[in-house]
Amino acid sequence: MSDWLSDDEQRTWRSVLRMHTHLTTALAQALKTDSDMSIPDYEVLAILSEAPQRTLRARELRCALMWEKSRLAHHIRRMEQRGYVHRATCDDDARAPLISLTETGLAAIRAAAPAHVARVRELFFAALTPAQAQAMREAAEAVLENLARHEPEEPDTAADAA
Amino acid sequence: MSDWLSDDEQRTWRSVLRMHTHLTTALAQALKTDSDMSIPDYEVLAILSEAPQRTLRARELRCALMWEKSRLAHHIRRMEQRGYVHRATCDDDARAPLISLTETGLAAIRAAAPAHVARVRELFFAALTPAQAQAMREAAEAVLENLARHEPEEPDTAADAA
DNA sequence: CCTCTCAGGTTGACTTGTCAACCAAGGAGG
DNA sequence: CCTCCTTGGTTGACAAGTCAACCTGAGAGG
Repeated sequence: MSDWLSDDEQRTWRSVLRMHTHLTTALAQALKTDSDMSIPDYEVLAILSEAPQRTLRARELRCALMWEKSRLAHHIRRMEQRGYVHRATCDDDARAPLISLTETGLAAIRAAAPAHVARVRELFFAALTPAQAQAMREAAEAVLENLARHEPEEPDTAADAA
Repeated sequence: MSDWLSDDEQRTWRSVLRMHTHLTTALAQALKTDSDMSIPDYEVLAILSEAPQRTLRARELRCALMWEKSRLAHHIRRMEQRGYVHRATCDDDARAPLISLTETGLAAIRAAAPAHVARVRELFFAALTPAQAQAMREAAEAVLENLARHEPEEPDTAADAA
């Protein structure tokens, strides 16, 4: 456990970060020019479009996206202004607004999806053999499990190692 | 080539995205609380600290970071205000400013590095077997090569597939 | 009932990144 | 030399995300 990463680790770590940066940059630009929306826009629309009645409570949407509550509030406000979603108060619980997809929003996601999916395939999956994709998934899931073990707990044990 | 990702692809894709989001969030928070700096701050300091004379031309720094020029200009201005870096005009070419690390900046990166590196190990590498880390690297590099083939070229061939 | 607490959302101020317009110095061609 | 073009940086306006403070309705305990 030295103070720095080994050359091997360094190279791995930097490749992983760069892969993500380049991929999302390319996808974001394509989505912007093709469909005039951002990746977060797309994610919101995709999730809502799969929900029953194409409607979710703010809290459910937040959990699905794993966003902060303020981020969702800001984003939904902007998307409402653009006509993609609609906000309504819920009968059961007056605190929890119901977010639903408008016809405009549904049309937008349907128009955007094919090209976006094609690009994910082209830029990401096409670069990998099935075995590599499999390995990538297993590794990513392992990291996520590891993070889940660390995040909810006290970060003291982590600080010790540093 | 359907209009949507298969379940397998979907799961892989989402895991990869989530891995990155969670990792960087955790690292950013730790870096913020431990050393009061952001990940971009850290990257700038790390690169400058390894340069000869701990100094680089703006252009070289930009290429190393792969940032936009305006992003670098803004970021350097902020870091200069905080005393981490210093800007000087170069004798050879009056356009290209030289960015150098100050003593404060050097002290900051030296103080921050051990804990940051330990966290990368703990949150990322500790979750993976050596074989998985290796697979991750190869896959990431394959995706980067694939992106390099697509980015510089005309995106028309890509649009056809969509 | 009445109050107290708290979960769930909203808002505003601030930070960071992007885009487009601009500026300034170097170098090529007449 | 003088003009023009190109490269490299800066600036300002804007979009997006985070944090902290705040508001509001639901439910528990007296």
